[in-house]
Amino acid sequence: MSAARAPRTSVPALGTDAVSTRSIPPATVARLPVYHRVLTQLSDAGVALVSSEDLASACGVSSAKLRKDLSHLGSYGTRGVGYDVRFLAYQISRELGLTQPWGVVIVGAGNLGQALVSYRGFASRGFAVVGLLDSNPDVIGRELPNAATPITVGTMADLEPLVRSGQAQIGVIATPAEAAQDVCDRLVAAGLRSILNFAPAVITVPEGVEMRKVDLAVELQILAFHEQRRAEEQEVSPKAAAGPIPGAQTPVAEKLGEAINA
Amino acid sequence: MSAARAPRTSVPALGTDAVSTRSIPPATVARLPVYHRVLTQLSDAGVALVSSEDLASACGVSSAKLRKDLSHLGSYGTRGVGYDVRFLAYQISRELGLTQPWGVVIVGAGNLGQALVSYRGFASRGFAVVGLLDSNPDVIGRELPNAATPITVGTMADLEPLVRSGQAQIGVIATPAEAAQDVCDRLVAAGLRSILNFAPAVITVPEGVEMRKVDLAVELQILAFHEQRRAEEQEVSPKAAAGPIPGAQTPVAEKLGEAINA
DNA sequence: TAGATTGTTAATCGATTAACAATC
DNA sequence: TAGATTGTTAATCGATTAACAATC
Repeated sequence: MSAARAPRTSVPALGTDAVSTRSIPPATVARLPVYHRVLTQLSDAGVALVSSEDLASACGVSSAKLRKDLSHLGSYGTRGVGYDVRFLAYQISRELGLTQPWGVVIVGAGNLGQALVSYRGFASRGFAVVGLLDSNPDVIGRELPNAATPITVGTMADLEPLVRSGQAQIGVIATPAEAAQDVCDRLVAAGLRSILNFAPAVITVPEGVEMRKVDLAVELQILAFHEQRRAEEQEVSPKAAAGPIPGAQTPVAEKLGEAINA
Repeated sequence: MSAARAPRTSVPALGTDAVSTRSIPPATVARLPVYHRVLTQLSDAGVALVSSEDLASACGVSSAKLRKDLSHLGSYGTRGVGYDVRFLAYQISRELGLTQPWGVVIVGAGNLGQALVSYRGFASRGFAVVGLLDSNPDVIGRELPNAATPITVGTMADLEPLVRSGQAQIGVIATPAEAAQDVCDRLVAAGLRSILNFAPAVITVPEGVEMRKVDLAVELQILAFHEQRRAEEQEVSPKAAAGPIPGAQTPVAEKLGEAINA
């Protein structure tokens, strides 16, 4: 194993070896969390060493892509041997900034906001929900039982203290689309620079603010597109009876919500 | 306007013009739902005509990208004039398969599954939750009040009938990671070919199945990465006092306070 | 030494961007 | 006709892939 050293091409590489200066491609950054999760699972399962081939297949990517991705972090494997599972997991967690805890403020205590608070994946990866805010008097002050840590719905006035005190670094927008831009502006004004937006709205942020977006409606519409394509291909050439629904079309079975309205 | 024609390089391009044969780049498909949503809003606001420049800025993309994207659908604009808002919205909805309703089965009636059922963005875009299934006896049979359409939690045995009867075309996995692969296998076995996975797990699907993934933990970790980078840069050169809290800060103005729930 | 596997290189592919000819 | 704006082209950029030299 051995820690990283880096002969690279000439250039002695001044100073910081541990902190890293290189910029990592966005596509690679987006995959690191998956590598990290799988490595953690392997470690928990008692696996000490893994090859790029095995790790890649467990992560659902090609080994070439995995090695290329890891090469951006440094040289943490051993040729002819593979990767030390725990060592590599640590290096990735260090790169991702998971070695320190991060505080998350969620704005919007509706169904989604409440579900997020009780999401166990937060705490297990070093994220803590330090605030759940809303502007609706009906929910402000309500206690949420399901949460990992009991939490009370606060008001937007609680936002700034949370940021100023250093408790919150990441903001999550879980409001209806209409309120999203306004909420985002407040998050930024309060000092947050990393935002995750669940609202189905186009939101603009100032330079320097990193915004990620999760849009359920968009995901479903992409699936609808593929589903329609499948149907079309079926029409054109029903040759390869990829029989999705051999018999298909039966009266109904109204047990659960029939609907399909709009 | 006029429908698409395509001189391309030689090849006369046989048959189907209206249904479309061309394959649309994935990156474009992923943006079409946003274009569609914004066009719908413009239409509702009474806007009848829009230029690629204006539409693009409302969608948060460059006009070049927008025009390139739209060019994959056909030639639906008018040079020197712009795009007819409703006509373009219709063409996109047709391309995405939004002109017909789609049935969604959600597996996992935990916090997330319940939040999804009550998500209003479903119905408003032609998606109907036709089933909410779980294997936990404690929740099976429970009625969910928040839903657009009242719905009762069913069992996994309800899956196949929903698919066979043609009520469900899209499956959503909202279970813990441990159950995800098994649930996915069942969705596929039941005949579904379009799946949205919220479970933080690497899942493999057979050829021909389209799977989209939404991973909250991954999104947060990507943000953590950027947050850490910011902190590092701050250390190295605190020159440009990127003062996290410039001017901003107004009391509040809870005008659109109300809702923010769901 | 022989076998295994990494880290890197070079080729390919797809997406983005800028510019402009076509055309309303 | 003059001005505006699309649809397309060509250049650039970034990501993926395959192959292999380095090396354990």
